Amino acid sequence: MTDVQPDHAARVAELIDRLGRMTRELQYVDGLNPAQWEALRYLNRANRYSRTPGGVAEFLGATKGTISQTVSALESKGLVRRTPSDRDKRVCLIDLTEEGERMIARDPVRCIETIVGSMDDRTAALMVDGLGRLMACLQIELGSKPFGVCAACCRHLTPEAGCKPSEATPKCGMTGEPLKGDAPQRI
Amino acid sequence: MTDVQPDHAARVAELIDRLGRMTRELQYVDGLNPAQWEALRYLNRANRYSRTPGGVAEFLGATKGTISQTVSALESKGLVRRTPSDRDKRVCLIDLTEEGERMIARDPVRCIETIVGSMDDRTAALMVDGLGRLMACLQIELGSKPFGVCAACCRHLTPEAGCKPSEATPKCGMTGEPLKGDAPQRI
DNA sequence: GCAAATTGGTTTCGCCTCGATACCTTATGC
DNA sequence: GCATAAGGTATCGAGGCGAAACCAATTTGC
Repeated sequence: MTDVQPDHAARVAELIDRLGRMTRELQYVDGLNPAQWEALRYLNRANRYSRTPGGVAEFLGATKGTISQTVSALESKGLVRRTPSDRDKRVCLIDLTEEGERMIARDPVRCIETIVGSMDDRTAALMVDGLGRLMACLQIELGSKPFGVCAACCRHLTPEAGCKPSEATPKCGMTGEPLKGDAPQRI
Repeated sequence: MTDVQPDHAARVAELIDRLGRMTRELQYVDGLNPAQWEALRYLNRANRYSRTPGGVAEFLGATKGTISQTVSALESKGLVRRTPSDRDKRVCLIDLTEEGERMIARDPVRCIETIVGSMDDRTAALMVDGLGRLMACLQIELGSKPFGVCAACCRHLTPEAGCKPSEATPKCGMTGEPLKGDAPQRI
């Protein structure tokens, strides 16, 4: 145990765990499941060149086959529309329909936003900071499972958090923000 | 939109969402799935009177049938042992085996603990606070789906966060800490 | 005391999600 | 032009999970 703050650390871990479960639970609503909500959210925010099945698959860390099903489900619900690209006839662009826009406006995780919005500014800011660092480290941790560890990522984070350098990996920014502009933890 | 801090709120919501997914991903390890890890964690920490299938089901918000399967899976892996209670022959006590103890020592969400442990104290404390309030509100939100809203819970939280009072519900502390002593949001 | 109702657990069934694989179509390299 | 790669889709199978039926034991009401 190298915990500096065992109480806080343990409680944060537990809270993250349970928040994840509750957030997941929260998304079984309006006939969609969490994966479908996540895809819809991504499609709503990604730019035109990333709104493809492959883009969704990369962002969500799922296989193309799985995403194809998810997109089909969204399409059959009328929330999304596939249009073949004219630049590359293999790819298809995915757009939200008007109904999809209406649906995303009722995104259940938006209630997290409102709750956080009711907190004071400093707490929210520190939470963004803490959670962001946590996620960056977790990203490294997850990325290190299948292949090596990205040493470059570790530098501007907390190198002591079980992050042992090894050869470079091409996937370190895999789950990073897609074209958001503000992705400081991108390499 | 009643957001006071739209930027922070939106980022926290996104971070929670993605952290949940990553935490989930993190738990597909050592031949267990997230539900099994969660049950194992609960069984490791619950007191003797809560270490029953029903206790797990209540805590995890799953049905008894599902939990029975999960416990069977854990038992078949040798991580857990069912012993019939002598006080009430209907219930069975669930204990971790030595192998289960070894397994829980390698809990993948422990890496969250170490990451948080490497942060400074104040950030960690504020995260505990913010996440705790977030979860309490979410609990209410989730609880309000199937049955009414517990007005009592709302009082010492943020009542403006979409929490409309109604008749009392007996499940408000349903997902609360099981016999931990420090459960301020318990009613 | 004893039936009726309740409670704790298990089993069975079916739906759904998801990854793996095979396959088709289109781009690209040489 | 043909081989190879890349984007998507269809199909299959495993596994998780809830619903419902079921069993055993306990409690309640009379």
